[in-house]
Amino acid sequence: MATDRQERHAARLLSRDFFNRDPRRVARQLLGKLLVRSDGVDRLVGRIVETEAYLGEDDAAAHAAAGKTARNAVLFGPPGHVYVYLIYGFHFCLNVSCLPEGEPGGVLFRALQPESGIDIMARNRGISGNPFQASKVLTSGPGRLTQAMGITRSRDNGKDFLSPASDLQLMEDGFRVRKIEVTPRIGITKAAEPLWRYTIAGNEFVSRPSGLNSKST
DNA sequence: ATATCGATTATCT
DNA sequence: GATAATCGATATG
Repeated sequence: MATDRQERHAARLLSRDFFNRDPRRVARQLLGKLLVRSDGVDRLVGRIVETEAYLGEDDAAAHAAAGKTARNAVLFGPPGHVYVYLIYGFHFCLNVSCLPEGEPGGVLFRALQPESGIDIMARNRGISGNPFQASKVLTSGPGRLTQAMGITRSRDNGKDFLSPASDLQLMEDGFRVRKIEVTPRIGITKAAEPLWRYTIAGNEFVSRPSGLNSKST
């Protein structure tokens, strides 16, 4: 029996309607779902444990706040598509578009729990040694998870997450989230107050515990 | 354990 | 020309 898998249901693609609604609702509902990268013969799978919602003109922290540009066009497009941007000159951040075409909105993926392909993720992250020992540093953070999954702007921006042919998909396998924690979003200066960050409570792979306690091992 | 800092570039003022 | 939805290394308690 596999040590790192529990058979639940066969994973299946999420629906378009899942993303055709308020990003805050999508961000919450995405917890526990799967991000799947099909990379030739390799299949990299991570379970979503941390997300943030970004709205349109009512959200000063959102890329879409000031209107449509070449960079943020995907956020204004149809729901369920890949929005990738480069931040601080170094790191890519992965988002999914929400709401119907014409209405901007998206969800930022902030952390995953590695499920399959951990050795490949470690290689992509340039980490040597036991990948399971290093697993907390593989995909815990928006820049880390894109590197682990091999996600870049040139490769992935604008793709459909929901196409059966896509090499980047969002799926569900029946996993149930017990408790969700809600906090302010991380790393922003404008609109820092709203509680639009969602995490699976107690999950080890969340990028930052949430406020009060951090813990030692 | 927390704090500070430097790296590097696309995008927008 | 300034800024940004970050990370990792270093310093210090």
